[in-house]
Amino acid sequence: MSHPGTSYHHGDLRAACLRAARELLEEDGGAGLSLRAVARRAGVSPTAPYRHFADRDALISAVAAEGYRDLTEHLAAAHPAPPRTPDDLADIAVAYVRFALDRPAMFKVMFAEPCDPSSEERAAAIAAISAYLHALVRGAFPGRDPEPLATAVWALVHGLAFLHLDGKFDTSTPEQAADRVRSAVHALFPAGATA
Amino acid sequence: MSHPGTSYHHGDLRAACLRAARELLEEDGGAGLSLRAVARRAGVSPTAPYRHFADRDALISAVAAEGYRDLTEHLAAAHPAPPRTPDDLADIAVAYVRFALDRPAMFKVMFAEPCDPSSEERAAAIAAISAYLHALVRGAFPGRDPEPLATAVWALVHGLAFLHLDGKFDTSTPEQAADRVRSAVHALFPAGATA
DNA sequence: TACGATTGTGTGCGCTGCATACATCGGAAG
DNA sequence: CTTCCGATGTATGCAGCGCACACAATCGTA
Repeated sequence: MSHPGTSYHHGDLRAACLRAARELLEEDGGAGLSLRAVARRAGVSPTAPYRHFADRDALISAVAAEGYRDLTEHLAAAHPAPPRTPDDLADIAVAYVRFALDRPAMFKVMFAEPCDPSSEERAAAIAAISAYLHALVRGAFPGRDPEPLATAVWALVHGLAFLHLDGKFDTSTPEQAADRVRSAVHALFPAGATA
Repeated sequence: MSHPGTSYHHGDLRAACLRAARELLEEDGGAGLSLRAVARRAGVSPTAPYRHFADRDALISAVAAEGYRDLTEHLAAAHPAPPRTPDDLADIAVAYVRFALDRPAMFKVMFAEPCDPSSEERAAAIAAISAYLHALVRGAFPGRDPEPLATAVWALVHGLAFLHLDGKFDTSTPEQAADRVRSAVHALFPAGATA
């Protein structure tokens, strides 16, 4: 009763918590994503989220899983056609680093926060990224063993993202970061390396 | 003045705090390195460390700086002579990943914890790593521009370390991780790539 | 010997994650 | 249509955290 939005039960508190968490990450960009802040944001008591998330790690893992899916989409959008040349690969690498620099709080939640290792949602989202990368290297390097190459490519772009995020490199302008990423990729993948 | 070890003033509380912090990192391996726990460990009141560290970030940064120096030594020890072949490079990469897996708490403090960006000690220790890597690629790839190569090599090993640490790869045995690292390095640096 | 800077202590505030007990509601069984 | 129970949100409380502040002890120096 009373007003529709004021009922005792929220309706979909789980989704509301995830949305609140995303908003908090975008806003203060801070690493301090607290369960209580999420509850406040969702307009609910401090312990209500525990009905939907076992503990803080579970919430973080669910948020991170959304981030992994976002990242996969972002990479796919950066280069729709299957990449074939080092330039194509560099585009993907730049997109990976851009994601980290544009959404640093989310990226840290995804890769630098304690998380629930038993979260199926999280594992599935990571597997999707891995599959995307394997397909990528399979297309770009048809004749070669995709396993070590996929590992190397992921590590390369991931390391570039983290080192930029940590302030190890100058990131005052996006172009500077993009150029450095392209140079690094081209240093490892000369023009003749692909199919 | 009572017993020598029981005086009011500690003598070298700053060093004692750093030592306590290292011990805590080695023991519970936890990411939860708290200023209060450090103070307890050092046998001192909870707020005493504030006389030597402006805030928690400053303490973390000082601990991280020690970690950077440790890492540099560890890499240098892994391959004393200047590396020349992809195998040599792979040795360094394996050492980098081993450091992360052997001392995960320290590694996370170094690269996944908010820190004081104005810490000179921290900046100097990072510059030392960077210099080591530059010297490394200069020796291994004499004819080529060292800048993008150094960036790429650091990103590669750093990404490998982080992805292993995050459980993205199987690390049940050290050999497995080492083999994967070697494979990845060799995939990017075929035998003829060096001088 | 007196004194001021340095260094450690004690207390307190608001925040956090989380365990526990309680209140409210919605839907299925009778 | 009523009843009741499981699902969902609330209230309260605890220990730990970073940190600000006022106070005490000590050391070096004049």
